[in-house]
Amino acid sequence: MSTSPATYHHGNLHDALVVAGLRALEGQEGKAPSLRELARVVGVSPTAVYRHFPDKQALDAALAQEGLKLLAKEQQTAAAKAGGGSAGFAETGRTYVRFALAHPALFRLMFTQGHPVADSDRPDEARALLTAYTQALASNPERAETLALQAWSIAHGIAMLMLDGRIPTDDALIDRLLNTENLFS
Amino acid sequence: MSTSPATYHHGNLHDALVVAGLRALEGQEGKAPSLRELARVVGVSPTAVYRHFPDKQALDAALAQEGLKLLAKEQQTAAAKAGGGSAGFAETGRTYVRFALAHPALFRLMFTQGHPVADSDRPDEARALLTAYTQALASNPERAETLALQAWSIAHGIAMLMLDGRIPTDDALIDRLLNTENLFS
DNA sequence: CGGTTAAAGTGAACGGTGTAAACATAGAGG
DNA sequence: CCTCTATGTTTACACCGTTCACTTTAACCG
Repeated sequence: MSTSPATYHHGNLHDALVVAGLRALEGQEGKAPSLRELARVVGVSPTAVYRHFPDKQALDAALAQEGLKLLAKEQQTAAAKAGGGSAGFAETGRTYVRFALAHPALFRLMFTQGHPVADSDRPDEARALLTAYTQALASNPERAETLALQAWSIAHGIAMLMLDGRIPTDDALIDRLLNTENLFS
Repeated sequence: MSTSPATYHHGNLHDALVVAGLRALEGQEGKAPSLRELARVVGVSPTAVYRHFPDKQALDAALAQEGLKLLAKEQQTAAAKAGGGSAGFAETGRTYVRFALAHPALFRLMFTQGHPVADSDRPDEARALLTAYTQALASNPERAETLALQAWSIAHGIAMLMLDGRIPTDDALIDRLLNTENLFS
């Protein structure tokens, strides 16, 4: 986010709303912020929002996109710190789940909201990172795609089940579940 | 569900609401039915609902529980038809994902709503089936638990990503992703 | 059989939501 | 300086979940 406070009150409401939205999503668990609440926080009337977003859903989409950027960044630094390669790839998955647990409401929003992603426009950075790693690690392109989707599914499943309280949010458990070498004993 | 229409209008509103709720969840995509809408369908005032459920959330919980029962039943018959064993276990996973795609709103509700499951009261039938299969297939109990959670995570991840439009809802893709033998080429 | 009582349903109301329509205001450009 | 357009505001509507006070109904029991 540019976070340019420049002229603020009269100025860039758009960014102010996104910032307020991200802040609110970090707040009390689970509850997604309402359009009116965000307008209140920013100090503006509810309908003013519609000058910058056609929908509540559009605002949510902006927040989700911001979340994806944030996730990709965390994954990249974590993978780099692990030295790349298969160790880096593994770190990517751990970071994915940890991100979900650290920002539950934002993570939910990133996937709950309408499915405009994976469309003609370029894929988000997180997904690009995923395909890059799998293509480097797999023997052939088709295996790479399968591996990518499988890895994504496992991480996403763990994240969701933990967020929904179906699985204890144990940090060691994350590692144990992500370690898929010889899945069958 | 007992579905006893017995005295109906004056009679068991409780079950009538659950039935209406399940029907509504099968209706137009994604949208969860509102309490008022369900009351309208059943032909009763909105506040009458509160004689049978303390909360909207309690109604949702009842619907979710019904959904879990339904899923468990489908999994059991599918596994039995496959002859049990590891083939039956695999069928369990496929059925899980297919169920999610066939009843998206219900499936979402089953997990979105508060996390009262996995508590002191006996686990739901679907989960019992999962642990039964994994304990029979794994070499030792700890491996069994890990296997159970991993299998669950993969299936759940696939289901969620497909529901959210992140992954094409291809039937062949489900099988490809669930086939985790030699995950790493 | 009849009367009491508790369960079950009603209506109005409150605060919340997203959104539309008509109106106001400021600030930039000619 | 005046105008026009971008950006706000006010009011209003239809929905939502929930509360409260009230009425009806049916069941139980003397």
